[in-house]
Amino acid sequence: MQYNHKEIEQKWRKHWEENPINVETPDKKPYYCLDMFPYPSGNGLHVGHWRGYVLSDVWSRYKVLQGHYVLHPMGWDAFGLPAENYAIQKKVHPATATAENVANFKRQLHDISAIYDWDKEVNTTDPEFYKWTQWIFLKMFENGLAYEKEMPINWCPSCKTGLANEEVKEGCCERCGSTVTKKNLRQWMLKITKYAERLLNDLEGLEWPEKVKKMQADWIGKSYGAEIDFEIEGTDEKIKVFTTRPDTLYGASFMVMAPEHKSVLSLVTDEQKEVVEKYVFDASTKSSVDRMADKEKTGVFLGRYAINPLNGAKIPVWISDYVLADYGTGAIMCVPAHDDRDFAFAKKFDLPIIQVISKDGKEAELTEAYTEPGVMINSGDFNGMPSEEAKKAIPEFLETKNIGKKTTNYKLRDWVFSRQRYWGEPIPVVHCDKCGIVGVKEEDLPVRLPDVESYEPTGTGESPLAAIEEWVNTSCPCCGGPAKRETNTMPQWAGSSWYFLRYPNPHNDKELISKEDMKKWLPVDMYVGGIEHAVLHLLYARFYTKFLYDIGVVDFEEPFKRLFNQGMVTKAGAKMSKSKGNVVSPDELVENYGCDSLRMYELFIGPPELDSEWDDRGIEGVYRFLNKVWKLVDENKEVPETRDMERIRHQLIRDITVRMEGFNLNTVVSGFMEYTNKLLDLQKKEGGLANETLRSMTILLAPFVPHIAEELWAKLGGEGSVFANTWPTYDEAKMKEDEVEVAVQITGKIAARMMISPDATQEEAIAKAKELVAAKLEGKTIVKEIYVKGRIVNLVAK
RNA sequence: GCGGGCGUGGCGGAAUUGGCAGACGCACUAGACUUAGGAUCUAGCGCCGCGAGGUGUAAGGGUUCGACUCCCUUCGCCCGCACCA
Repeated sequence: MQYNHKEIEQKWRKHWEENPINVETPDKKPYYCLDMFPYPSGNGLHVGHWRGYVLSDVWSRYKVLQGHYVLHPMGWDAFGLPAENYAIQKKVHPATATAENVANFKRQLHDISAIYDWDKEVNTTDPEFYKWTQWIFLKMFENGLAYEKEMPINWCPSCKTGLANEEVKEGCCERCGSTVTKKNLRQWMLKITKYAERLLNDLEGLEWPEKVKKMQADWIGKSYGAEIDFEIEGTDEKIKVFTTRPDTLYGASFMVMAPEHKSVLSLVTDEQKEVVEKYVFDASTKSSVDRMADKEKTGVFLGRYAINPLNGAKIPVWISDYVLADYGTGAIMCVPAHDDRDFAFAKKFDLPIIQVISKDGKEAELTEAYTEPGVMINSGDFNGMPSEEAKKAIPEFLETKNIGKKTTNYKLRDWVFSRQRYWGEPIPVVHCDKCGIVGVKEEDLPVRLPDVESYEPTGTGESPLAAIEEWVNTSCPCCGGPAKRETNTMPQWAGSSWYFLRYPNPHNDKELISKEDMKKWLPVDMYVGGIEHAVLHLLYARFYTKFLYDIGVVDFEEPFKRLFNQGMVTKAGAKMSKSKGNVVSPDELVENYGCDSLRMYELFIGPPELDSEWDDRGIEGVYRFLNKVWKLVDENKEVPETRDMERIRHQLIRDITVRMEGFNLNTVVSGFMEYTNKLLDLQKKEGGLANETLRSMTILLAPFVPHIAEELWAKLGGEGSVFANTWPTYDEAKMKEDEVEVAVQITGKIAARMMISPDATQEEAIAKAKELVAAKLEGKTIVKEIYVKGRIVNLVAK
């Protein structure tokens, strides 16, 4: 009889609805397996989305079989630009469009047959959810972590909103790809930099892909160095510079300040005033892309000289846009002999190059900057010292003179947190003329997003909310006088920075999460999602968690113990997208081959962490395999378990378990295929298979292909659900072969093969091998004999 | 430019971590069953060669009894960062 996937899948889906397989009992340990929740776009799911969801569901079901009570929830990251843009275009409320998309996504997710607990669904646009998103903001505000600032920020002219640094990729908007410009705006910022050190240090203990940890570490970008004060000749001012190379201080032959440095206009001399002001103005209008694109260094002399605090040397002060205003002190000492950029600048403007570090202690003509460590030269008392030592010695000396100190710097910047768009959480503060910025009272949360006539972004840096007077005008929570609401909204990352804390008790209206649920479920045991959030969502979520730890809401500092990044599914070498027209829909595949086949094929397609090319024809092979398994059980005549069956059973359990633990899910599937072929042969040979053998395999298959596994389990006379079992265990002793094939090599070349006992001694194996290849050894002397147990004999002969 | 990863048949990919390269699957070829086959079954399938055999994991070198695996050089592809002093 053929395997009827439609009938079986329908039957068991219905059965599970009435008899859930993941139920709580006092003896079960909780396990939290989480998917990165999707943005419910109007395009629906494709086979690429399936991959991650199948992966996490297989893992969840595996944990159920290992005796866990599993939390495997799903929800919606539903604020964001696409819904808003759609709303503008179609003149429907974003909430309406979002609700439709959610319904559609939910229907499509249903086809995966994952063990989602829909009672725990969350939606970031639900006021009962974003009440807590706002609550966290208020707490940050109270703790001085949320602050307002007017500054030039990244501005996407197409999305018409400000962006965080993390949202700018290669000078372009992460979402739409437009070139990002700068705009001076009043912004809400989150002081993520306060957590830089902890965010960096705590990476160490995480079971995350090294790549992601490294990306975060690089993003945080800690560097060690020194701050050094330079007096400016003829003024009372001192300019502080930051350097990671204090060992090169004697080689500083000029100084460069960022055009935006606050002292530029006060220091500039009258003669240079005009040209400097022009340069500063030009720099302010340059986009970050233009700034990067300019390979050639530019700059102008300020007319002033700084004094090298170590040797009193007079060095010219310049300004140039290759120095960044918001890193370090916004000014640098330049050592062209030992820095590529300074070298290029010195060459361009014909500034002196003084070598102070040398490989061999001798001075030489430099054609490029020497950036390696070496021996100090031209450096007064420090001459002859290894430069790595001087890196410590010079700052220590400066500290004793009170003209400098050791310090560290981070590339991480504070998080630009406000967006000038409609479809996001309102920032819960009001502006009062008397009291200043005042947080909304906790009991008045949530601050609901009002209905507006027009969702169009204004483009002026004001949110569309600013136009709704009756919403904007309110009273001050502090003095009761007239006040205006903040009209900026939060970025899309706000909700996703903490949503995983809400799943255990989404309807709790007393607190963000109860202590009991928090202790029971969190932190997340396994988090599955794409790598695109390596420095966005994953960094923000870690920051939020640390903050919530500091204010006592949670008792752990890291939200996700283990992270798995699934690879993309590509078609024609490209990521699936509607615009490229290479989207493969799961609907037809489910119809023709069934959910089980598609689930298994999603895993079989390649190593889960790598990108894989989709080939529609491949699913056929998995479908054939399931038919084989079906026949194996359906047509079986039960016989007592033989030694061969027992051995295969234990080998199968071992191989599947080991590969499972290693997350090598593609080889789990090929393993099933391999053993099924072996069992079919054995079945033919023995006239049938033992129930025990088939039952074990059925349990192992269950996380992957749950429907057919249930049906087979029933066929095999199993009681209840296949998921009521525990994951089978294996016994090394029982999988031992009586004989193994060993290759016999003569000096590394295969000469023969022999069957021997796996317990044979080296002497026995070599003796037998020699006998076997005696003819080929004639006239040669054996100089070395190697036996690798159960694998190979190598006779090295001359 | 800096940092990280990768390179194995026509294709997706295996290889117990230094021990028989190409498991498993797709595609393909031949055959069987069939009115029929886009079903199923059997066999074959890296390359050269009728064959014995030779050769082969991007290219070249090295270590080793033995290298897809370790080391060095080169080439190619992918990802991240973007003047962070």
